[in-house]
Amino acid sequence: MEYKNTQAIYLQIGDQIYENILNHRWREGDRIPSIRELAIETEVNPNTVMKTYNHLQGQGIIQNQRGIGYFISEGAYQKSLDIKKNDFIKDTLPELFKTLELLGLDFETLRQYYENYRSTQKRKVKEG
Amino acid sequence: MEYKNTQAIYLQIGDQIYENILNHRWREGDRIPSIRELAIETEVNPNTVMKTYNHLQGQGIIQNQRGIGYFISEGAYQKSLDIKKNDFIKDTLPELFKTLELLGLDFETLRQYYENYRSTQKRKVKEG
Amino acid sequence: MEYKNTQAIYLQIGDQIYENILNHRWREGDRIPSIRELAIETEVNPNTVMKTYNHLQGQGIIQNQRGIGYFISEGAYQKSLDIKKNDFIKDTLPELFKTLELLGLDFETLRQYYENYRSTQKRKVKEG
Amino acid sequence: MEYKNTQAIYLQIGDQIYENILNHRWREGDRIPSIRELAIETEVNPNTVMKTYNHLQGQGIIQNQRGIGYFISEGAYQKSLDIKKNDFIKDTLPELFKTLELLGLDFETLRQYYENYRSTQKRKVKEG
DNA sequence: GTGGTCTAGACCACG
DNA sequence: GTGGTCTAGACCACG
Repeated sequence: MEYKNTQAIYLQIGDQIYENILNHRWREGDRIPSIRELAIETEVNPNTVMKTYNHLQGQGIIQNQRGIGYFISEGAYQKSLDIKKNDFIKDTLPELFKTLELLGLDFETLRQYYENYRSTQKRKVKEG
Repeated sequence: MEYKNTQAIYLQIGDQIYENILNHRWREGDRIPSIRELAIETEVNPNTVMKTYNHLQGQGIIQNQRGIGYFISEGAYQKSLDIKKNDFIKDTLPELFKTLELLGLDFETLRQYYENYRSTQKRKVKEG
Repeated sequence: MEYKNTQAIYLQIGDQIYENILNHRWREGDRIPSIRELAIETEVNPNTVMKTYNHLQGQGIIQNQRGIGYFISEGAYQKSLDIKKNDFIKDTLPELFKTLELLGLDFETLRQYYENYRSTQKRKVKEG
Repeated sequence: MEYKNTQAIYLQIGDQIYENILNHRWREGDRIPSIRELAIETEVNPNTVMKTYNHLQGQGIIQNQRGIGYFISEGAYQKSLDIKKNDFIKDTLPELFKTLELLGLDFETLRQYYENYRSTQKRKVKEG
C-alpha cells in the first residue's frame, strides 16, 4: 500500500473504510479490524489508525464498544453515500470539468477512457 | 483567495501557474509576477512563493533572469500539458471511475452534470 | 565549522554529504542525521539543512521515509561520482590549467605540491 | 559571457582583470576601459563594474585619475601574482588534491588531462 | 521523536 | 526595484 503525499494518511485510510462500506464489503453491525490489526495491515502507526477511527466515529460511521472493538454503525451506508456524493458533486466534478477543458479533452475522449477502464476491471475480475 | 488544507499552499499556487500557462493567459517568454508581487496578490509569505518558483524552475516551466525576474520557459506549454495530462490519466481518471461506481452513478449522469456545468459557464461568460 | 562566503551554506553542507558518500563513510541505505541533528552539528538553522536535503533529494542522492528520516538512496555512490567527476573535468580542470599558466607554474611544480600534500596527510594519519 | 551562480559577478569580472594583467595584455600604466564601456562589454550593470573597480583599487591594482579614467597601477603585475599565487597554494591546491582522491583519480590521469588541454590550446592558437 | 509548511523579517548581490 | 539566503520559531502530521 502506498500513500500520497498530498493528503493526510489518516484520511486516506478513512477513505478505504468508506469504500469498504459503499461496496458492501463491510456491512452495518460488522466488527471491523482492531486498531492494531489495521495498523499492521496498512503498515501505519497505530496512532494514525486511532486518528482515523476517531474521525469516523465523530461522523457516526463507526462506533466503539469498549473492550470489544469497533463496529459499523446503523445507517452508515446511507450516511457514507450522502457524504461522498455531496463531496463528489460539489468538489470533484467542477474541478474535473475545469481540468478537462484546460487539457483540451472532450467528453467523448472521457467516455473512451471509461470504456477502457471498465473492460480492464472485468478482465481483472475474471482473472482474479 | 482561499486555500484548501488538503494540499500545501505552495503547490496550490503552482497549480494556478500551470492553469495560466494552459489557458494561454501566460505565454512562453512572458515575465511573470515577481516573488513579492505574487506574495501580496496571493496573501502569502514571499518565501512560500519562492518555494513555488523553485519547484516550477526545477520542472523547467519557468526560469530566472538574475536581478530581473522570472519568465515562462520555452516549451513550458507543452511540458505543462504533458505533466498535467499524465497526472490526469494516471491518477485522476481511475479514481474518478472508481468513485462513480462506488456512488452508483452511471456515465449518463456524469454527462448531465457536464452539460449543466458548461451552460453555467456560458452564462457566466455572457454575464461577466 | 566555518563557512565560506563564496558559496551558499546549504550547498556547502551538501558538498560535505557528497564527500561522506564518496569516501564511503555513508553507505547506501544508511540513515543520515535528522534535519534537527545536522542543524545542531553544523550550527545552522534547520530550514537551511532542509534546503540541503531537498536539493539532494531532487538529485536522487537521498530520500525520505515519512516520519522516520532521510536515507542514502540506492545508486547514490555512482550518481555522486558521476556528478562530481563531470563537474571536475568540465569546470575545475580547465580553470586549474589556465591558472597554472597564468601564474607561470609548470606541471612538475604541481607534482611537488602533491607529494608534499600526500606526505602531510600520511603524517596526520599516523599521528591522528 | 556567462557567469557562475557560485561567485559574485563583480568578483568574476575582477578575475578577468587579474587575468589580463597576468598575461600582460594590460600593462602597468595602461588606461583600462571606463566603467560604462566594460559594463556594456561584459553585459553587466555599471554598478557592478563600479564595485569591481572599487575592489581592485582597494587592493592597489588599479587607480582612478579623476575625470580621465582608470589605470593599471605601478607594481600591479607583481601584486597580482602574489595575491593569486597565495590563493592558489593556500586554497585551490589542497581542495584540488582532496577532490582527486575523493574521485579516485591519480596524478597520472591529471597529467593526461593536462596534455590534452595544452594540445587543444595550441590548436586554438594556430587556428585563431 | 521525525519531517513539512509557513510566517516574519533581516541582509545581501545585482539592475 | 529584483531574487537568494538565512534565521527564529510556530504549528501540523506522523511514528
